[in-house]
Amino acid sequence: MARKKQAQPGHNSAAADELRVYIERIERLESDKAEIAQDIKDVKAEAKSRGFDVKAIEKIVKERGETEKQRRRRKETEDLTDVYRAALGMLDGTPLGDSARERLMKPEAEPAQDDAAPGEEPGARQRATLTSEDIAAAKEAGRLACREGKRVIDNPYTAGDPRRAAWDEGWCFEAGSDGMDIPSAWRRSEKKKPARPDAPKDGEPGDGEE
Amino acid sequence: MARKKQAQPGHNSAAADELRVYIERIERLESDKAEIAQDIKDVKAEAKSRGFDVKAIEKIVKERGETEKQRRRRKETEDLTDVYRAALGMLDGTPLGDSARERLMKPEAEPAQDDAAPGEEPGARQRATLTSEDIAAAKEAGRLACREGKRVIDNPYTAGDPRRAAWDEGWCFEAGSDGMDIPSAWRRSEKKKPARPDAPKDGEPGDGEE
Amino acid sequence: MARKKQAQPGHNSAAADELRVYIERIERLESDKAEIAQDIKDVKAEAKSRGFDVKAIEKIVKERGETEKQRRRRKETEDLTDVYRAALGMLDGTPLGDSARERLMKPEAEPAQDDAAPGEEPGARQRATLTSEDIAAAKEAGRLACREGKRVIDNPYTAGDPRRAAWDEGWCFEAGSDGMDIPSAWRRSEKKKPARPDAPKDGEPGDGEE
Amino acid sequence: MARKKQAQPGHNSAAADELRVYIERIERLESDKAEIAQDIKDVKAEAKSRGFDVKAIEKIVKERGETEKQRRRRKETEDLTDVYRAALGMLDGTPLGDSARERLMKPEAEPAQDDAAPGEEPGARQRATLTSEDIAAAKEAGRLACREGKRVIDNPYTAGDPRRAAWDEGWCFEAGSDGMDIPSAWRRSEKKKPARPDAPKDGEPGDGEE
DNA sequence: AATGCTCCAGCTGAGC
DNA sequence: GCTCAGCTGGAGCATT
Repeated sequence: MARKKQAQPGHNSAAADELRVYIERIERLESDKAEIAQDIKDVKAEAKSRGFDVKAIEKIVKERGETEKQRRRRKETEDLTDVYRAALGMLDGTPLGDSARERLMKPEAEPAQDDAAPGEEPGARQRATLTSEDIAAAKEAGRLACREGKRVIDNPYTAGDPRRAAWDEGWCFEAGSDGMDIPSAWRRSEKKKPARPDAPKDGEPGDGEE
Repeated sequence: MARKKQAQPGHNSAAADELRVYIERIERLESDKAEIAQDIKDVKAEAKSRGFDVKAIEKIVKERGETEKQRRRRKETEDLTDVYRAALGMLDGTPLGDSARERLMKPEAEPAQDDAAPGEEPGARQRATLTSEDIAAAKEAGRLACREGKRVIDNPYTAGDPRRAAWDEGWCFEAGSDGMDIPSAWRRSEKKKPARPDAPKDGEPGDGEE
Repeated sequence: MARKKQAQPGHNSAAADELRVYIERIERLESDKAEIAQDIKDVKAEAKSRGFDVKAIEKIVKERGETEKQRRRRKETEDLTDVYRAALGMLDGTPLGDSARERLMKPEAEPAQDDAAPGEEPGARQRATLTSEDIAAAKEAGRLACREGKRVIDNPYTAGDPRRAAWDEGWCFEAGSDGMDIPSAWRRSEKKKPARPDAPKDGEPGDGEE
Repeated sequence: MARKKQAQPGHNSAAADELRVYIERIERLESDKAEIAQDIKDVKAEAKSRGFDVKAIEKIVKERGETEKQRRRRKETEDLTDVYRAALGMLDGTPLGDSARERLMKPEAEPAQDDAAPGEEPGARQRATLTSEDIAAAKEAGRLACREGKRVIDNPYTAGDPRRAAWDEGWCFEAGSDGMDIPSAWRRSEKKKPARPDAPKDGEPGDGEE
């Protein structure tokens, strides 16, 4: 850190000194940053040694640091992923997330519903005796329910029941049907785009965090 | 592409030519790769213009390309994230995912349960009239249920009901209690825990593709 | 690959099928891309096993793929890095690159030069007997030469001579002198900025919020 | 920082609180880190506004932070890049760096040299009158010099002379010759590999799986 | 349209 | 030997 300035009498290398100062400031800051990064690593290691999942913690931290806008967008993408997954038949054992249900519920939530069970009461007690036929029946029931105007949250099976995912799958499959255009619940947002799929540029201008 | 080889008679720069060949092979391959990357971009743009969410599609593609091991780990992290979120009171409107429920159910699923409602029937019809007191009551009910040995899937509220998240939150909060150590359901895996001898290490030993 | 389309008679899930098609196209392309990436890795491994330095090859490939503009900018940054290095006294044994010399020569290349050696002929033969005093003398000579209007390419020492770097260092140090503004050869480009260094905020770089 | 602990009398959610503490510690540290990153950005912006090249400054900072080992490796890669560039005829106007010269000098520095000029004295005065024939002659002279055992630092042309690069190019081209194995100066290091780089599979690099 | 920023995957060096 | 954290390079995105 010894200043070399004035080392040569009768001469001042102003530009070189200025450069040196900038570089040293940056180095100092970088050093601080590296120190903090090390601290973060240490905390994570400690949490891990206590039995926590560091990856999950990182996810939580990231979520909590999100702005409201970012959060909404993330949720939307997650929901749509669920919907797409259902439509592709990838919901093996992992039913629709609840927020995807809510999302699917919004657009055209006008129909009526009365009963819920597709033939038997939705009790989850006979878990062990479910056959693949039961699963298929649940899927078909879901499609039927969708066609009848039922909402996705009317899934009669409780969380943990394998038929729950199947019903969801049938419902979503049916929802993306009919040869018409992409259903609005499959799109990213109900942004005033009635029928123009060309996407002029993007309706999401002010993204900036903070 | 004109070969300079033999340009200087009576002299062969073997090493230089070899180097050149390597470089040209790499350049050719890089060029192909860039072309394909462009194609991928085009397909994504087309999908976007059709109304699909590209981010969600990317997520699906990534999931489908996962090996079984990777998939299990991802699921586990997602579940634990849900659990942590619940424990921190971040479940505002987004109840536990179903697979997190399943996970929480496993370890000590021996207790009995009979009724489910904490005081009123769990019908979801009075959605609009729910007060913050109802929410708080649901949370307290969840904590009580946990203390009584109920399982998390015994949440009496259906998907879409705001009290569902509150009940989950109370349950998870209670589950991480008691001054004892980190609950096993909060940890990353039942590695070498006496009770579960299965899961040899992973069913997908040959992980590398090809 | 079995199409599920029409699996359910009287029903066509158009949106789901369209989604599936997009996803499969992307997967196919991603697969091709991964294959090519593997080929590239293989070629590099082969080159390495033949004795070539893969990092250097990658650099060459990258350079060859540059557009003219990118290339010019890269050169400029490299030259300026050399100049800054010299000004900071980091040129231990690695004299200025030739293109940095050319760059430094351009702006005000009007002065005259006659002799070259600062006191002894620049022969490089007595390499082993050079003392640190010789080095310091060379550095001082460089500064003197700069002050006299000599150009940096008038460095009298040949490549490989340790005094060459010292002379450069003295010259560059002197060039960034005199309390005046940053020398033009230190700036990124003579882009129409005749004399306005602006930056009215502070002339003392060390005063930041530290 | 307000602890929620004991908010529910008769109950302490130890695990949840511990998790919360870890997360808050991480968040605090991340916040500090972000602040410093912002400071760094500010300093760079200030330097830029003063006329310095930020890219070059970053390079300098990075170099100064390198360990000796990293520095040596970087230098080696840079030198080899120069050598490869020369061998491929990419040295248009940018002669070999001095450290590449030094490197090339080391391995077999036994030959003798007497004169230096390939036919005319190496004075750089007639810069403007140099023709492409002069350049070609310089390149040929370089190759000849290499064949005669001259070292690369014996390049008779001074920095700034276009023939300097041509001479280098000829020398390096010749150095990588003779149908024998890769020259040692082209390899990454004289690591105990006398002459067998293995790779018995092929001496012809272009035959790979293409 | 060009540039800078940010995020992410892919690769490399340690470590059990 | 395999895994895993760190890192560098590249791609996408937002901005001017």
